[in-house]
Amino acid sequence: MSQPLLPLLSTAPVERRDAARNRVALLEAAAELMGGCGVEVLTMEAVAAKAGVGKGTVFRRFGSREGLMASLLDHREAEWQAGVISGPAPLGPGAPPMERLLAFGASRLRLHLDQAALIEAAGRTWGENPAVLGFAALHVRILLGELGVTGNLRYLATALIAPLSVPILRQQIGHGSMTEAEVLAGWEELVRRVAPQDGVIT
Amino acid sequence: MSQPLLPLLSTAPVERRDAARNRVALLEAAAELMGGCGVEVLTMEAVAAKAGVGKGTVFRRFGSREGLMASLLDHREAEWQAGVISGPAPLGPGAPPMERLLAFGASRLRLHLDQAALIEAAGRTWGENPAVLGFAALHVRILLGELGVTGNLRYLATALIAPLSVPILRQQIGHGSMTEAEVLAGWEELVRRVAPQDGVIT
DNA sequence: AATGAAAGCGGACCACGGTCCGTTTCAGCC
DNA sequence: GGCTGAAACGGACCGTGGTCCGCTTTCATT
Repeated sequence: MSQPLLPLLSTAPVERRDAARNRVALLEAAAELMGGCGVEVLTMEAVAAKAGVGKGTVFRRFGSREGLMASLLDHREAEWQAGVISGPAPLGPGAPPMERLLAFGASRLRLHLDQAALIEAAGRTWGENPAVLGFAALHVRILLGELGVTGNLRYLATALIAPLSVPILRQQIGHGSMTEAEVLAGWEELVRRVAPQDGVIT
Repeated sequence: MSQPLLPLLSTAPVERRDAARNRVALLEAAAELMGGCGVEVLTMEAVAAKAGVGKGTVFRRFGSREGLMASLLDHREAEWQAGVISGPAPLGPGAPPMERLLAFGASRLRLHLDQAALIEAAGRTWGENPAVLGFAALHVRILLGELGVTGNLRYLATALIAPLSVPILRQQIGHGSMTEAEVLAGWEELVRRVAPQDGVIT
């Protein structure tokens, strides 16, 4: 009974106890190590030592340093996705599409700024994960559809998400000397042009 | 008297001969090493050896591996910027703003795809260089102005450039299975929504 | 030409990401 | 419980990015 009733599609060949124990130990060690400091303290050896395992184990679990960073991001991302799928409006369902879209942008902006260092450290492992960018793109695409926007929604969705990426945000807030509020206002302006509510442009 | 008559603003304290010789030798060595192969062959030690200098010299010149990559990109970027400033239309001056803007997108897209590996290897050193993103943003901003677009042009400009960034392009072309032409068409659609031309051009 | 000082050079050295393989631990089965 | 194969472990090992400091080169001045 410890297994799900429908393991037919289960691609995971059951994780061994020690492996599971070590995974959570490693994640906890990493989180604790990073408390207060930057990501640069997250040395693979340091994490391994803190968790009381060998260095090879860390690589076995997470594949690479980037993989470890991505795993650290997974928790928050999962929470965020849950908020989108079934959380309170306006981020979650129940609000009009445009409100949800704007809430999406604000929420995603916040998330990216909060986790900027980790996201950069995770590199492609995070950025190219379809479960991350793909989810956001799909969500925006659906909202655009609900708004009655016509055209290449797939492209427009990624185009709306692109300016929320960490490098762009740092460029705007760091070098461009914009405030977070100004960036958000700019994004909302962009959204209103892409998805005009008063009559639709072909 | 060997100094310029008005060195007041000169921030470059004159480069020594050997330094200049080594710089070009290193850049040539790097370019030659990369011929045909990927960026991963560009080891700092390999480049140094090929150029016949010590490893320390490479770091002195370029600061880091990312810095070396950025320097390798500089040539192409300078050519491209020259093309925008004074090259033939429609990328250069002379064409209507919308044509120039679309030419900008197509050209930038090409450039980014061509140099994708190098750009990624250069990391922040390239991506956060104001002379790169800043130039493109300023150009787009000016074109938007000429098109009569109102609003926060500074933000809209960066928002139009964001979806042309390498990570987004690879997401679309790699995972999203779009073609380069489809991406370009999508971008043009985005542009037309941000800069609607009331009853003009197709 | 001699000289002095500053800029440049080079390669030994260090830290960290990543690999490898002999050893240990787990879990399913008798 | 004892066996067995497979999965996981651990830490020695390697390559590469990056630093450091004593030595060399350049160049302006005399």
